Amino acid sequence: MKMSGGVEWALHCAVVLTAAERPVPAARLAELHDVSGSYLAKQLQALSRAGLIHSVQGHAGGYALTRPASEITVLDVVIAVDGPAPAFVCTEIRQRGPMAAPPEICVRPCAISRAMSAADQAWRSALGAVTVADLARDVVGDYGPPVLDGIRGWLAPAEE
Amino acid sequence: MKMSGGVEWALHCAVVLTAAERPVPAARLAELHDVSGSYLAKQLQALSRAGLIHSVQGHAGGYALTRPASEITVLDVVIAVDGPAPAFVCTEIRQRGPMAAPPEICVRPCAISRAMSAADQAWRSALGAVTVADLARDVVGDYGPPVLDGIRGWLAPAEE
DNA sequence: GCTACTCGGATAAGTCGTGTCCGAGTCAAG
DNA sequence: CTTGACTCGGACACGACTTATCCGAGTAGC
Repeated sequence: MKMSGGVEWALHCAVVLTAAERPVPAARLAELHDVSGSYLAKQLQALSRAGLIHSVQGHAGGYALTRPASEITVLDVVIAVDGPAPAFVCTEIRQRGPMAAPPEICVRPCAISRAMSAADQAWRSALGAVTVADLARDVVGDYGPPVLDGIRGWLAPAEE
Repeated sequence: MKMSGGVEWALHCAVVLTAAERPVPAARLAELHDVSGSYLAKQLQALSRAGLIHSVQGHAGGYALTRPASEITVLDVVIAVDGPAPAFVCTEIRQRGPMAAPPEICVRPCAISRAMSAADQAWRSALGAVTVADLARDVVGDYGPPVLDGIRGWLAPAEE
């Protein structure tokens, strides 16, 4: 029961991209967070495939959000990076062994699967209720507006 | 983001143990579900360590629930088998890189960590609201009372 | 006292996440 | 228009964890 560590990186990158109006290269994002650039690229590719960010190639290329941050939920990022499959997968072991239940009765998922699915839905609902814009607003509330401005300034120039 | 597959086995075993008044050996539970006995033993050991079931050694030994099924939640089983750690672990990357936040500001978890923790709490709350007794009752409702009686009868004798 | 049966922890194989690399494509400048 | 350099994208090793298995310690009954 462990989530991919890349989710954290992807979420931080999404919040940072909120403050940048120009495309930001993956290498710059990696330097900002002091993480492996090669691996962060993998997560950004996943976000790109999911349509959350779009890539611009060439000299002044990089990544940028495709839609307003208020329309990107945390759940979207988690699904893009970690995959859409639920944590619990029912193996249907009720249909195995000497006391196997006949298939015609198993039209509904078993009680265990139902309980797990309900919990999974609650989890997804909680993540779907928070947008990247909410995260950015909370960051400003925690550290003050200068933080995002500083990041915006750090991203803009071509400094080392 | 994948849960240990042993959780499913452990939950089924917990429901089965609801119907048995005498200790049931791990090998018999494995045969009933047609799964690897050696590996199922591992999950049962985890449940034993967590205090959910107690083991009886010797000739007529096996496993039995320590308390009423109505006092054992699904969350208890999940934690026992899959571990108590939450799915998301914050690496505190906000304190790294050129724009690192000073430690004195980071008294509270970051916004991302808070959102993840809230979702995790919702998930745990949903799992904690369902007990093993509820699962057993749902099973009876799905397949009828004869099912548990059949399992009880299958567990009792020393048949091959 | 002995036998047989049970759990418990320590021990290998497989699978997935982690981390890295180089090539194809593209935009900007000269 | 040519050149150049910078960008992403997918393919390639490494490592950690889950999965699966085994044998020894302990215990109840005969």
